[in-house]
Amino acid sequence: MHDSYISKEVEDKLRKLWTDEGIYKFDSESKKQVYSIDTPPPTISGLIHMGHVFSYSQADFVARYKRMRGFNVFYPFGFDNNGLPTELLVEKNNNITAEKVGREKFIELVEKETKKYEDIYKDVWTHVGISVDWSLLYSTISKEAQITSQRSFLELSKLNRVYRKETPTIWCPKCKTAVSQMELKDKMVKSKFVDIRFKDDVIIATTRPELLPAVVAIFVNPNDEKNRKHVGKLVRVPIFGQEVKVFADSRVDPKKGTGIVMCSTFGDLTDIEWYKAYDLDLKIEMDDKGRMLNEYFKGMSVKEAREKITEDLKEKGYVLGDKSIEHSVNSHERCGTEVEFLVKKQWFVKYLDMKKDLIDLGNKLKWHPEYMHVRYDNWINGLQWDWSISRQRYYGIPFPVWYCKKCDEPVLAEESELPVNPMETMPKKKCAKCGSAEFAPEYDIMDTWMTSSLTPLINTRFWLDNPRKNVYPMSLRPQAHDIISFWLFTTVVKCYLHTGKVPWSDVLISGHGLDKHGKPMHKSLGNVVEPLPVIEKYGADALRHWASLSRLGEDASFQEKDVISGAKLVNKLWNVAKFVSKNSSENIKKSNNVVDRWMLSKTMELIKNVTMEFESYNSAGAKRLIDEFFWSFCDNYLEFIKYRIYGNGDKPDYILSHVFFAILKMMAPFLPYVTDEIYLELYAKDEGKKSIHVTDWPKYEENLIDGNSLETGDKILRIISYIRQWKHARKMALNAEIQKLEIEGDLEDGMEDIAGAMKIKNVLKGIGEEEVPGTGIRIRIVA
RNA sequence: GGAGGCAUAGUCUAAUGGUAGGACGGCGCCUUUACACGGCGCAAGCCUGGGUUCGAUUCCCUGUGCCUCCACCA
Repeated sequence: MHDSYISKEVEDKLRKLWTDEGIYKFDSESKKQVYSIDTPPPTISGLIHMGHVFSYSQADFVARYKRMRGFNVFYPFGFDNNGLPTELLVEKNNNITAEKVGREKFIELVEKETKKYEDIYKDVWTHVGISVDWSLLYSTISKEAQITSQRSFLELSKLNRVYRKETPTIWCPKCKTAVSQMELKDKMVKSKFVDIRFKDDVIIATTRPELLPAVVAIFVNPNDEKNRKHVGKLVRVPIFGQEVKVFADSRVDPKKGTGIVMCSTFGDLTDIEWYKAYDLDLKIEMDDKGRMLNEYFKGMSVKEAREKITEDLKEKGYVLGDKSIEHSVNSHERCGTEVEFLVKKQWFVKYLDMKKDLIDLGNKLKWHPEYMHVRYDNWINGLQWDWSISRQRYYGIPFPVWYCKKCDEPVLAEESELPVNPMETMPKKKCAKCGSAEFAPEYDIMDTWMTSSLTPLINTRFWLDNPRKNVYPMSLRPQAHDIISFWLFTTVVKCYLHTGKVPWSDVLISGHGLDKHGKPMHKSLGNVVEPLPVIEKYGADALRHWASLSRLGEDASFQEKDVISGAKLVNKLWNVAKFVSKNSSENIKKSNNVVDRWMLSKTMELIKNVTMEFESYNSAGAKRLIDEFFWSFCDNYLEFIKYRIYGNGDKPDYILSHVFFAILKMMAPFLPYVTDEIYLELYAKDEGKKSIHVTDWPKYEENLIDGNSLETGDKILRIISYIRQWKHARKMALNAEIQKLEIEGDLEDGMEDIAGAMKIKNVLKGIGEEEVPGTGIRIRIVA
């Protein structure tokens, strides 16, 4: 074996070997039980950082463990290139807009561009040692994903789970599209809170006086002593003159403004809630571009209209005062425009009636950690609207739908036509309702969650040629906690509707990888740590060591010192391997030595405990046990056996090699490179496997546990530690010779081992002077 | 505003109903044939207040601080 371990060389070599030998390949012919993982497809946005390494490593620990437990592991990878971040990236890199080049062409460009990033991403993931089978790669804009999404829509339609309805929608007047809640960001703006007198004692403070023509009701809090007398009365709106009713609703904050709120259709989300809850009139006072419709200020922008109406109100004496405020408003993250609420026809997935089922489904999942389950339940209990799935965006997967030009009846595509772009293809049939053959395409596209919610079905090729058997329901969904309410939730909804089953048996929720101060990594904060330079410097195993330290579900800050510890651990493993390689033999006789039996017993206990931790998805716990054991193995056991190796005692070769092999295997999911390199050097020849990652997990043999040796070993360790302190107090080297050790008390075995480890010429039963704490044994040391 | 998580030496963290283990850093000793990228040792810590208990860092409540998600922002 080489004197020192050079991570870069070994990693380059092993990456190639793993690929060439297909170590991580899913075997579709195998009869072995499948363990399938619904890997999160990272967004193609041009950036990978330690946060990704952190969460993907945690899933990889599980994958590698399961592989060694004999499962046929289905571990795919995907790229999410169907969404705004990718769209923006591709537009920027090519200096184009999706709309100008056309959808088909743009998707081609995305796929080309994605390929570049795929190569970069794949390079990082393979360097990190994520053991996915790259032949299972998918992308969320691919033809397969399009077929799956569109088919899903058709199926939901058969189930009467989709409907189209005119409803208030978050709208960007500049981009002229509906936007999802996720595409909004808060923006602080300066604004004026104007007090407007409707009636003598009905004064309303508003920042949106231009919405007066759209006012349809007035609200006060039911507990508001001062204002509740107005409830049920009719009040006339200044200038526009419509009479509206006053309602009581707890959503009104009596302390804010005057405690009286006007409700217009629509100023904000509360207005929409009230509109729905009280069945209010609908007054559309704004067009797609954010221009006012009312004759009073027709064609003006929101801002112009606001100025004009404020002036007029002042002139006519309706304004009692105003106050400058700064408040946050929702704006479109892409262009910064303040969003409005317009009434538009949108497609919805109906699921509000499924709340109880969805809660039940959540109960069927095994959540790791368990407390993450609450977030899922909370989300469902708080749902107020069905899932709006249409977007008036350009880039994405189209709805497989046309509308009859005569009667507006929707016509759905045939399954055999998928994927279909209704803007380019027309239906081959006539309108079922009126017989017309003239159709207009649906121009909207589907929300990206419509596609990403289908990853288990994309993975299993549910509606595609050559569907994969035994993959679904999948075994594991690993993901971070921030998207429980989106990705996890929507996947449960869709997979349940399509398959009647919950899509996985276990859910593994990881935290975020943060910078060293505990802040999220963001390009704009300049705190992004990229994985490859760290791998270059310390090795991939060292980096994975960092990822293996924190408790499941907890965020972890990136500490370089933890990577350094990892590098030291790797180095230590290598050095022990050298020691083992020099001192191993074919000798497999059972040892009667108490220290050997102690070591073997401890190893069995370790296997049992580590396995238990892995089975409960606590890989950090497993890693801790192994690390602790390994360091003790080095510092104690190896010191105990050297005298026998270098002297004439019973050679402990077999135990040494056997125990180290068990440690190595249990380390393998975490440190795949160094463990495999050592395996190939030391053990592969006997076992005949091509990689440690396809060997069997160490076997727990209860009959090897010897209670007596465990007790004795513990005592011996305490005595050793005591003698070490004794030597230290005399500034002696640890290997300095001691003449004599007298032991008084209950210790039958291990005298020779103490003598050997501590270089004591003569260890004998005798009269002790000092008690070794925790042993009940007294000793006397004679220098 | 709602929900959830976290709070342990200078820093990062672990376990635990009977006063705490590790890592980095600090100090000191040891060039021992796997390893000085090492070994051994020393100093240094349980956020505030209340409750349950013979006893709480651990369980419960409260406050405070940090983080995440959701909602609001008339």
